[in-house]
Amino acid sequence: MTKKSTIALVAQHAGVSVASVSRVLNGLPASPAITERVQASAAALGYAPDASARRLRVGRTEQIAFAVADLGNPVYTAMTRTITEEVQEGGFRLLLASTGQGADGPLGLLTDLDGSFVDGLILSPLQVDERVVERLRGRRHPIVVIGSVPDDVPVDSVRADSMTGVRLALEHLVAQGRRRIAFVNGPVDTVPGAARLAGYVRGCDALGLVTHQELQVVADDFTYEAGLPAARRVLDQCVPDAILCANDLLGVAALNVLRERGLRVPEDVAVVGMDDTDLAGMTRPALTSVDLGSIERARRAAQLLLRRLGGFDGPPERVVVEPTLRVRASSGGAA
Amino acid sequence: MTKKSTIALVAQHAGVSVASVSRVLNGLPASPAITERVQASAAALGYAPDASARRLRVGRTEQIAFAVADLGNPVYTAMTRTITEEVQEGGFRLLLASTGQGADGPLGLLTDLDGSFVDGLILSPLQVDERVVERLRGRRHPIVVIGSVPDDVPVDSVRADSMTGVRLALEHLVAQGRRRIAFVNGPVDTVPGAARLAGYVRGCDALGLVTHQELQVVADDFTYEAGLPAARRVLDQCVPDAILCANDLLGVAALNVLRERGLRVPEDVAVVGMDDTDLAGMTRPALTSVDLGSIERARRAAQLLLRRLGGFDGPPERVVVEPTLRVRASSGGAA
DNA sequence: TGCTGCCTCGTAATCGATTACAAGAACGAT
DNA sequence: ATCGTTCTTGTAATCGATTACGAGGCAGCA
Repeated sequence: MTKKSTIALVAQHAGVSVASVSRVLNGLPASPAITERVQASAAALGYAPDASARRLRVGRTEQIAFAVADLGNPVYTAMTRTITEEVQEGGFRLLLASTGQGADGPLGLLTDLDGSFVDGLILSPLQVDERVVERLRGRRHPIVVIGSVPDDVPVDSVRADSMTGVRLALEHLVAQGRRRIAFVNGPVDTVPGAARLAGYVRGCDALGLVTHQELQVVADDFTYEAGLPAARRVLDQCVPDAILCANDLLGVAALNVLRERGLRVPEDVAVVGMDDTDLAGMTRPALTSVDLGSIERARRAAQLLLRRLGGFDGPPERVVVEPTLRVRASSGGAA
Repeated sequence: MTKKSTIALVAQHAGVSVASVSRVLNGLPASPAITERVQASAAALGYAPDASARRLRVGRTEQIAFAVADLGNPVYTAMTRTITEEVQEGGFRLLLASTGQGADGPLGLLTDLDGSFVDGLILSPLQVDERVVERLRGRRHPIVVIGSVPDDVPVDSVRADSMTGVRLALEHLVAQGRRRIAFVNGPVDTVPGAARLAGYVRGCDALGLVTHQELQVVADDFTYEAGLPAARRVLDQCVPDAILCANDLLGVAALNVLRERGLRVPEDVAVVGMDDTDLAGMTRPALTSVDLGSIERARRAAQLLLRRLGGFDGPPERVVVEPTLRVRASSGGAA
């Protein structure tokens, strides 16, 4: 391993002062003679400025963190990809922080954040409790939350309109003649779980649909594995003509359980997922899914953060991204 | 936003010297009286040590980077998840660097790396050219490569045994009575593409199978979208009784194209994927897949890096992870 | 020639934490 | 009481880069 070279070594090698080296390397005015000597020496020594020293002086790490609960969910993968591109364009590196389930993950992260290892944070928490909110208030760096935050917490946020999203799905299913629409949700003590449940209940009310308890089931997680027993449970309890699932992983699980029970999709039971991930296009029948604008949310979140880091100091933004329905074969509505 | 508090402020608040504050906070010996005062002051001021300053002094960032070509591929997602867990356990944060396709991605990253924004790097390159190798030689930090590197490059590496993996798949298919086995590969100018092609050719030779050009097709990418036209092309060219795919995304594409052509899986054509990602269990029929030990490779890579960071200074390790075949319905071999 | 003004370049302060070193306190042994 | 040992605590150097400030050189102008 080659050993590290510092600005002092370059200065010595070039026979100039450290200040001149720094100036040349940062494009500040310097005479052609010095410029050339410094550049030659820097190249010869393979010099690369020390990120920590630089940051200590100028106050910027040029790093942004993205905190996500479960990378296994393709919707977060897609978001991560978008955010990576967006922040790299802005000249920042992306740090991926895995918070895991529960509210303790973000909490530890927010504490660490005070150590200034990043300039800003994009937080997509599954759960938010009082302690998290408190830390968001006392933050020292710009934070953008993907999801809902109480109105009085002064951070930018970008959220999906799950309520409308669920409504779109229900209306579509009703238009296909479905009336007994079951709902496979994820944990309701999470932000998305709660929002989607509320959307289902209100949407059914508005459309005059029944919402018996037997039509509703809660999976232990927003995962495929948790979706299988959940889908089986709902079919044991009732005979729906459609199943709405709180995300695509649960949707795929429902598709497979229906097949295992000998029920045809969409003839006997229609299925609709949410998030419109890549997965939706891969299943057969392809899964109709509500696009909650995850890519768009990721992009907007990144942009909001970059704007704050650029010095913008206005009041907190509250962005709501509108959902759209992506109809595929699993709901029988496709051409 | 609360403003930053430094060790000096804490010292002033507690009425002690900065050295004492540092000592208390780092658990070095100090009298109970001082310990208590410092802890109280630190808590009162919400003090958190500055990561850059600390790193500048002690020489550690406590960050590790994982460089990956395409996060959209579930195999990398799974690896990322494993590595995240592993390095967090070791007290490091994970930085995700997206290199994109081609050899230029890793190149820029390896240059940046000299800036010491991380203590070490796990690199999973799709392509490796001479320039990359050269940089690996002149590196200033421990690097672990997931994939193959020339023998004389002094870095730890963990690679899959694609050759054997492909062989396992071929043997399994032959045991199922298949003889005309087509191969849908990804780009052959990538490390995995080349390895899998070599495995296919040698495996077919050894098993006495035909390897006409019409049986082989190369997708533009290791993606689902690229897999669809590739699978169509191979079916236009020949009538195989099995299709081996270089990864699960291509495998799922093949499954869907076969269905679109009215061919039954596995009765008419068997399909086998590689990587054994979560996806394989979600399709119907479920996709038989060669587990190239991605999780294991990720874990080993993280452990090797952590060991180097712990001061280990032995000769470069070369770990090869053995593949296993995960038989599911798509190859007709399941119970 | 002498003065002003600009331009270039070097010296040294600075960011915040860690830590080597030394000074002082406390205590025990003689 | 005196000396030495140990323990605690503070002062100051240090990591590497950026940058304020000042010194010196050079050109332009009277």
